[in-house]
Amino acid sequence: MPKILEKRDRPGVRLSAATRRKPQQSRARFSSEALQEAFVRVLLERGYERVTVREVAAVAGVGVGTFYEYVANKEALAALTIHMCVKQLAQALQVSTERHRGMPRADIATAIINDQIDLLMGESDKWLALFLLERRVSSPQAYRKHYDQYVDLWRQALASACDPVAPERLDAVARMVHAIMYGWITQSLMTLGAGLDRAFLKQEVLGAVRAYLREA
Amino acid sequence: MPKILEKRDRPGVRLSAATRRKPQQSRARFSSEALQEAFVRVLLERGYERVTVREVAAVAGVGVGTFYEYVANKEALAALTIHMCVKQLAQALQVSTERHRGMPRADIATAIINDQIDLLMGESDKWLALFLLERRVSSPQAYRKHYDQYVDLWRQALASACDPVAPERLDAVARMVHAIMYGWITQSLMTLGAGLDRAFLKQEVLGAVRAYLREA
Amino acid sequence: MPKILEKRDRPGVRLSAATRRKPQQSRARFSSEALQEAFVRVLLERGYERVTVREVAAVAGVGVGTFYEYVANKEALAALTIHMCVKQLAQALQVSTERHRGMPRADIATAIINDQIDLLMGESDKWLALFLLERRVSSPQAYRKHYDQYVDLWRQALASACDPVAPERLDAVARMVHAIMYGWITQSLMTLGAGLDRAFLKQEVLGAVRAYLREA
Amino acid sequence: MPKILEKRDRPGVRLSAATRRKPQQSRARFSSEALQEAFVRVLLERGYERVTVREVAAVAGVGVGTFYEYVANKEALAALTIHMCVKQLAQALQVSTERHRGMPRADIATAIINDQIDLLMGESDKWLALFLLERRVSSPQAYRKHYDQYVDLWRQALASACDPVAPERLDAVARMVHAIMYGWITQSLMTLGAGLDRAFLKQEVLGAVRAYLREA
DNA sequence: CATGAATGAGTATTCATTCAT
DNA sequence: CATGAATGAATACTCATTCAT
Repeated sequence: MPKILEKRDRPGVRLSAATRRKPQQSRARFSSEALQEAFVRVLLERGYERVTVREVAAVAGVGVGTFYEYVANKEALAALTIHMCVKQLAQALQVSTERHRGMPRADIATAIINDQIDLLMGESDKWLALFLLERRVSSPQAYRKHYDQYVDLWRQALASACDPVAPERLDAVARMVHAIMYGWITQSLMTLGAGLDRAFLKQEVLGAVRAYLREA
Repeated sequence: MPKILEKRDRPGVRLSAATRRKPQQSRARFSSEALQEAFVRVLLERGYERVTVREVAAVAGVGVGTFYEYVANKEALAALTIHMCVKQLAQALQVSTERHRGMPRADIATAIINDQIDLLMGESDKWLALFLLERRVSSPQAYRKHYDQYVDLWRQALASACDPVAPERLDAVARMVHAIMYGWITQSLMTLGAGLDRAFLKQEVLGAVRAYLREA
Repeated sequence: MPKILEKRDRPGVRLSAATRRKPQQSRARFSSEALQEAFVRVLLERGYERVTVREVAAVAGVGVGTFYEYVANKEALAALTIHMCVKQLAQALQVSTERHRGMPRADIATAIINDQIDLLMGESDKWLALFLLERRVSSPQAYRKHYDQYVDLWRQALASACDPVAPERLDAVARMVHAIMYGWITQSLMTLGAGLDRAFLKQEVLGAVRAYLREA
Repeated sequence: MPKILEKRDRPGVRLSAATRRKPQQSRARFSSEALQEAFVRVLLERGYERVTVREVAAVAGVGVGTFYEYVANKEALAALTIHMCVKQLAQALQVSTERHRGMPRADIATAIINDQIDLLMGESDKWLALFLLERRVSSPQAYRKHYDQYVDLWRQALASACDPVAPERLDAVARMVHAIMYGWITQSLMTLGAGLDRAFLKQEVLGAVRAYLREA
C-alpha cells in the first residue's frame, strides 16, 4: 500500500510497535486465545469504544483475515472473552463448593465468598474492565445465562450443607445470596475502583450474607 | 436556502408517520423534556444502538437543528435522560425518608424499599430500558455520582432512626444496604424481565435487608 | 432558550463578551459598515472558514435577522468588504494619479507605487487578511472586475504622462505594470508575511517597473 | 456485513455512469494517481466546492473506503494534486535550466519562460483550475513552499549564466523575476481565461523580464 | 491456511437562512 | 424595523467485514 502523503497517524493502528507480536511468530496453535488476550490488552488500553479489529489482530500477531478465521466478529470476541473468564471463575468456585460439601451453610458461603473475592481481586484491573465491558455489550439474555450459572452454583452449595436451606426456599435464597455478593462486588469495583481493599470487601459481604443465611 | 429536493422516504427515519408530532405543533416551551420523552420512546422501540438523532427529533416534533439547540449530542441526551429520572426517583425517596425520621431503622428501611419498588415497578418497562441504557452508556464516573447519591440517602435514613447505626459503621452499612437493594432489583429486572412480581421482589429484599440491619 | 445541560461552549458564539457591542447600542445608521468592520475583526481572529454569521452579527452588535436585513448572505458580505476596501484604495490612487498628470511616466509610476505600498503596508495585517480572503472566496469574474479597474488606472496614468506610452501599446503596458506591481506585493505579503520592510518592497518594484517603462 | 439494501440512485453521486470506471477494474497499483486524476476531472466539472469524496472515488473507480486508504481527506487530496503538478513542472524547468547553463542570463531566462508558458498553456484548462484551487485551499505556508521552490530555480539559473547577477542581488532578483513571470501568467489566466494567446503571453513577459535583467 | 487491500453502509453534526412575533 | 428560535440540507468519515490471492 504505497502511501504518498503521510497521513496523520491512522486510527486503528495506534499501538506502539513494541507491543505487537512479530508476524510469523508462533501463534497458530491457539489463535482464539491469543485474540482474547489481545482483546483484553487493547480493552484495558483504550476502552471498548476504541477497540478496533485491526488493532486486536495486530496485537495478537495475526492478520485481519485470520481474526475472522477464528472469531465471528468483534462483538462475538467480546462475548467469548467474557464467557471464558466467567466460566473459568465459576469452575474454580465449583471446586471450592465441592470441597466444603457437608459443612454448615455459613462455612460453605464463607469459603465461596473468600475464594471468589481472592480470585477477582487478584486481577482486579482485568475484572473491572470485564464488568465494564459486559455492561456495554452484553445482552440481557447473555447476562441471564451467566447469572443463572452462578445462582445454580449457590443452589448446589446451599443444598449440600449439613443444614440445608428448605427446598421450597432454595431458589430464592440462592438468588439473593448471589445478588448480594455480585452486587456488592461489582458496585464496589465500579464506585471505588480496582484498588479497593480486599479485606474490607470480604468482611462486609460476609457479614451481610451470614446474617441473611442465619435467618433464611 | 432550504432546498426543496424531493425526498422519497429517507432511510434512517423509519418511524411510522403516525407516531410523529405534526411539525409546528406546540413545542418550544419544553423541547428538552420533549426530547427526553421522545428518546425514551425510541429507546424502547429500537434499543440504544438503533436510536438516531433524526428519529428522536422527529418523534419529539422538532427539527434536527432544534435537537442540537437543546442537547449537545445523542450521548448527552442519554445521560440527561438517565440523570433526570434518577434524580426524580431520589427526590421521591428523600421525602419518604423524611416522613419516617425517628422510627426504628427496620421500619425506615422497609418504607424506603417499598416505595422504591413501587416507583420502579410502576413503570418497569421504562426503568428496565433505563438500566439497560445506563449499562451501555454511563461512564464509571457518572455511575458513581448516582450511586453516591443513593448511598447518601441511606446514610441519612439510617442515621435518623431511633436506633441509629453506630457512626463508625454508618458508611459501610449504608453502602451495603444500597448494594443489596440495588443489586437485587436491577439483577431481577434483567434476569426475570420487567413483568416480575412486585410482592416477591419486596418480600425477598426486605428479608435480606432486615436481617442485615438487625445484626449491623 | 432554556438550556438544561451545559453544552460545551457552542461554536459560533466564541468571541469574548467584551468584544461584542451591547445590543441596542447606537448602530442603526450604518449597519452595513458595522457588519463589514465586524467581519474583518472576526476574519482576523479566526480565518474565513471559522467566520460565522452569528458571530459577525454579535460583534456588530445586531441580531442575526438584522444581518440579513443589510446583507444578502455571508459570501456577499465578504465580497462587499473586499469590494469596498479595494474601491477605496483605487480612489486614493486615482487622486495620486491626477496630481502627477503631465509628469514623466517614470515619476507618475513611482508616485503611484509609493502611495500604494504606503497605503497597503499601513494596514498590512488587514490587507493580508483581505488578500487571503479574496483568494478563498472571489470568483474569477469578481477578480477580473477589480483587476480591470486597476489596469484602467494605470492606463490613464500612463496616457497622461508627458512621455506617454504609444497608444497601441498602452493596454499591454498597463496590464504588465499592474501585474508586476500587484504580483510583487501580494506574493511578498504572502511569502514574507505582513511584517516585511516597506522600503525593500518599494525599491525592488520601482527598479523593475522603471526598467520596464524605459523600454516599453 | 455489507447490507445489500436497494439503493436507488443516491443523491450526492451525480456523475453520469458513463464517466465512472467499472468497479473491479485494474486499480490497486496507482490508486493515488487515479484519485488525483479523478479529482482534477471532477474539479473541472464542478468547481472545488461541489467536489464530493463520493464522486471522486466513483470517478477513480474505487470505493470511498479506498479513497481514505490512500488519502487522508479531501483537502489533502487537493494539496497533493497541486503539489504533484507543481513539482512536475518545476522538474521540467530544472532540466531546461541545466541545458542552458553558461549562456547569457537573458537567453536562460528566455528559455525558462518559453518552456514554462508552453508547459502551462499546453494544458491551460487544467492549470487554470489548479491556480483557482490553490487560491481556495492553499495555506500561506504551502504557498510559500511552492513559491520558494521556484525562486530557487531562478536563483540557480541566474547564477549559472556567463554574466551572472551579482551575488548580493541574486536573491532579490530571483524573487522579482519569478514575481513578474508568475504574476503575469496567473493574472492573465484568471482575467483573460484559459484561451489566451500563448505568443502574446510570451512576448510581453519576455519584454519585461529582459528589461529588468538588463538593468539588474 | 493466512493475508490485507478494498469496500460502502450508515449517521452525527453544522450553520446559513427564514419568518412569526 | 429588529429579533433569534427553529430549521434541515448536505457530506465527510469510520471501521467491520469480505474474498481474491
